[in-house]
Amino acid sequence: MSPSLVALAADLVVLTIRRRRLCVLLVQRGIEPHLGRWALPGGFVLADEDLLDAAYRELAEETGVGAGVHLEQLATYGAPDRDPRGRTVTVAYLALAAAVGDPVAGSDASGAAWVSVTEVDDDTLAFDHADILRDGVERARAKLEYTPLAAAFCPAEFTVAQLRAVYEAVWARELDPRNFHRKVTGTRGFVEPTGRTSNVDGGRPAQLYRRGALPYLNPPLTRPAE
Amino acid sequence: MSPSLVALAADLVVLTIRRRRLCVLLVQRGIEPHLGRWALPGGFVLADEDLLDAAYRELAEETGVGAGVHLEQLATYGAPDRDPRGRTVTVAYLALAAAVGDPVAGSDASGAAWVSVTEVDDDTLAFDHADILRDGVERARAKLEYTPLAAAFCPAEFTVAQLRAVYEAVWARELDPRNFHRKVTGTRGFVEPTGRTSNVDGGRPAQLYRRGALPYLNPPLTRPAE
DNA sequence: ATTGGTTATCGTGAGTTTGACGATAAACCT
DNA sequence: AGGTTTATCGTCAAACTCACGATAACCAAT
Repeated sequence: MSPSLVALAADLVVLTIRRRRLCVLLVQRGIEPHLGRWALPGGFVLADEDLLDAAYRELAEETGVGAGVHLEQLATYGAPDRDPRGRTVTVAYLALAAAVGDPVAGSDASGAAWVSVTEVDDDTLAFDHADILRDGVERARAKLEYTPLAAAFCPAEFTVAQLRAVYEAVWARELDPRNFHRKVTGTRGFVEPTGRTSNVDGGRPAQLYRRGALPYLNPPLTRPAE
Repeated sequence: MSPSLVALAADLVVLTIRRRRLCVLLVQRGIEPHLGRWALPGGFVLADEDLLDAAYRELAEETGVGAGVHLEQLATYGAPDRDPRGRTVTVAYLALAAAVGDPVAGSDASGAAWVSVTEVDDDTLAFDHADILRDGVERARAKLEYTPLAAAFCPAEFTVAQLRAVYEAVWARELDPRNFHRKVTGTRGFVEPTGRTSNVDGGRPAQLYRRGALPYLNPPLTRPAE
């Protein structure tokens, strides 16, 4: 059985919180196919490059962001006809980033923008990127339940309210501030107090925390029903 | 940026329960590289073949099993030097199967065997298959917590005790039969009673159930601590 | 038929966690 | 000083877990 060769790409679902909404980074394609349409950022994996390295490289090229971003493999998409140029398989990565400034246009993209995931028009996305985006958002939603990963959307130090805002944006649900506070501060290793306080939001100053070392929330923080 | 081409393979982590142990299907390689060493079953994706189809095809070739097996994408492994023949990327799939007879040797394999996952010697596996196996087992362990997927290890109809045996094998922990029974039968949609009974195990006959339609266990069935 | 072994299933009570929500604390603005 | 806003602490009932007692329904050997 002789192996058939395929072109290998790495695409990114880069999520962040902007104006209390979960947003994804989209780029406008500057080359064919799908020229001019919106797509997930990404590109081909280099000949001797590891997959994760390729994802980091694309992330840096597209956002200028590097350290502090959570990056994990999402899934691989390889339908034979997903790219009209020929067989192309893409390994999708999920990136969770703290809020940053406006994105920069990369070499293959004529524009880039943060778009609220609820406002993305599936039909306008190139290739099968609507599927990939859906899977990425669902992964993020699920991971907030059983990992302390929400902190990846926050700066190094953050308040409980900021963390709650992340959950509310990602889940698109309101959470009770008191119960949320109890759960977060009561789960050892979820967050660590820094001793400092912050009062950006006008009310009583809040304790600042940094991310703790706990890898999994046990018991999890369950997403409330609709 | 011209895409570099890679050979694309689909490898399988096929898990089942045998003699109350979680076992993985391994094949002895019949061709170079790593001739004679144990490896996960798998092979190259055909030119016009979808990834999931390739995984199903390999599964059928290697086990003769088809319907009723749960198959899901696990992760993709593409370190540049993972295959001495050249750049090869493999999309790993996780299969959960009910107990079956002895495996059949496929075309590329001179032998095949079910091996208890606790007894696999990582160093003897070809390529990076020890990593893939570890990820597959961990995925299975995690999924039993928050999905009703344990039923995939059972025949179409099964008793609560059989289902518990699955959990005990996969988690390598003993569970309290009474609490387990209450949890399983008390979670609507986890299992559906068939009305029939079975008494293979010598004691009081047990109700037979089939898998329910519930996609996620909520609240989950948490894996007890060590 | 009775006894004992085995497995299935039902219950019970203490401790833990959740969900809804009242109350107080500490900043700000007028 | 009084009102607004946000943070944090408490309370209580309901839900769930955990450990374990008790009963039910089969088999096999007396």
